[in-house]
Amino acid sequence: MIDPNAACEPECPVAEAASVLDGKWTTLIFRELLGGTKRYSQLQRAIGGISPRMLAMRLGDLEARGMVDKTIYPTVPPKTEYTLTTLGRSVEPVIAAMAQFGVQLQQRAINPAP
Amino acid sequence: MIDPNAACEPECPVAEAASVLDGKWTTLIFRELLGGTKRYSQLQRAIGGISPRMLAMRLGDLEARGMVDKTIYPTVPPKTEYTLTTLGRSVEPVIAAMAQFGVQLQQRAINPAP
DNA sequence: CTGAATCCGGATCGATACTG
DNA sequence: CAGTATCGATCCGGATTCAG
Repeated sequence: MIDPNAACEPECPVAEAASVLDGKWTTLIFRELLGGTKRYSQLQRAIGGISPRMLAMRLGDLEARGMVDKTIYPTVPPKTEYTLTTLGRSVEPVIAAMAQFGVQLQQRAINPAP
Repeated sequence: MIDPNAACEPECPVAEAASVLDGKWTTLIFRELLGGTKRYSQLQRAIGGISPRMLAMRLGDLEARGMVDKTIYPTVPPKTEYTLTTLGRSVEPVIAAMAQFGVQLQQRAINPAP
């Protein structure tokens, strides 16, 4: 995890952002949630290979940071929905930029440097 | 607005990008290098609290991934310069988006949710 | 279905000391 | 100046199990 107070005056927004995006699965969770409200099991299926533990942990983090709203329906069987808050949706440019950058990486991988 | 799902076939570029940006100090190193060529000690000073070990490790990674060019001047005292490659400079939109997002985080921290 | 609890291995990180 | 070597701490994350 990045210390947001690392030598950047007054406090580096890049480090701040990185601390929110940090964690192995966080960006992928954002990627899914940017597509709209999702249920727990939907997220688990959409993100290949994440364990229930990590999914719950990341979602808990994001909720605590005010990035995600959690709605519980006390039905049987239980149902929980996760939605990005306004603040959470403001990561969209970041994910979009990452997607574009990722595409460049893949193109370069196919057609190596001159 | 992006369509995250459409962007994720066959291999997710977002995950690809995340793997490059991964690591505690990576984004901060990019942040510095986007400002132009830097020497080892300049980076160490600009990024508060990074140990020589971690700095060397991350720079090695980035060089191996083709994001950074390393130039050694066999002078006395020794001098080494690190510069982003063309591919490396293509992360700029990502860092820029992160900076903007970080600013929103800070504003929200000062002026809490409605 | 939606998680919380437990255990555990390996990756990651920091501090320090040392070299060319 | 620009790193490498070594050690130890921690923390992340995976597998599994179980509960509401």
